[in-house]
Amino acid sequence: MTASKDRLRLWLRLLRATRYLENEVRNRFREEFETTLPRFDALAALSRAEDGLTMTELSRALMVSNGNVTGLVDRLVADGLVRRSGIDGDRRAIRVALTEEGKTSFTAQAKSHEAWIDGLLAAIKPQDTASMIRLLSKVEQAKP
Amino acid sequence: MTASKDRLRLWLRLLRATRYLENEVRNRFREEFETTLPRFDALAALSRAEDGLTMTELSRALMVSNGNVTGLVDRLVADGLVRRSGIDGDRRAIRVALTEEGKTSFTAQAKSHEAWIDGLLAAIKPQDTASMIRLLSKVEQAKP
DNA sequence: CCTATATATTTTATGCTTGAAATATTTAAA
DNA sequence: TTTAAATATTTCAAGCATAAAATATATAGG
Repeated sequence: MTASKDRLRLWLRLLRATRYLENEVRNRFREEFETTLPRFDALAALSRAEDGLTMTELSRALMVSNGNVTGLVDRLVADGLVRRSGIDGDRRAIRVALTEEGKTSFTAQAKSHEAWIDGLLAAIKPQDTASMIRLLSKVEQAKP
Repeated sequence: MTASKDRLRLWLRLLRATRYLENEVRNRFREEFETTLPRFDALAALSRAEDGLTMTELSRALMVSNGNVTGLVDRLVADGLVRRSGIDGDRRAIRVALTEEGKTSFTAQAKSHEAWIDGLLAAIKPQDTASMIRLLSKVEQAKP
């Protein structure tokens, strides 16, 4: 079936485009902020949560394994960007939140990040941007 | 600017959709073939090259670092799926090619892979598939 | 209460990935 | 030819990522 081949082509395109953009963004984060994309993603997720997130919430937001988040948060804590604290009424869970330094760092990084993406996607017309957002949403909506 | 915000939203969507699909595909490769996505990607790239690829060509095809490919190929060689051989006239370069076992493995994996993608993207209509391929191509075309 | 099950997190072993440095070879220039 | 620059690959240290097992706590059922 040609529809099947086309879906495969779409997947390969998606992968290539994402990998290209990821490489670009990673290089810029390293050069301008001496940080990495996973670290930025974690700060971004935490910045959206007023009172922080538990480890499990953070791992779901980032779509990575729980064990992964342990190491990532360890390093962010070591750098003073993030803080771990207990949760009332559940001694299993841990709340992770940005420190003031983390908020400051994230704000600066997010500003540059948005400008980089704007430049990297400059060739995509506003109307096409909207179309792609709509279509990409369908991919995840189809999740079982 | 709202166009800038929209491009950022597009990038986040792209990242989420890709990560979701990658996770799905990785789980299936592990469960059904006891292999990984990077290994499959390497076999796929080599299957497209009649006479194999040099390490540098392979690293470019996969869009990963050269050091990465060394380890990946080491493991594929250890499993008998891939072979390294010299290149006439350039003793720096190495040619990497699929073994017969590698070809057989790849053929079986590629068949399942295409079916998985077909299922995962079933919600995307053929017409939309074509649109997305076209739009995603623009992202890379805009490369400086 | 006690116990089984579920949830939250960390640990462990392994593989993937990078950037930078090191090694080897080729090509170009003086 | 000798030397300098470019190219091809590997090695290294560190971080990212996973799955599975271990630990700890919470919740529900009997």
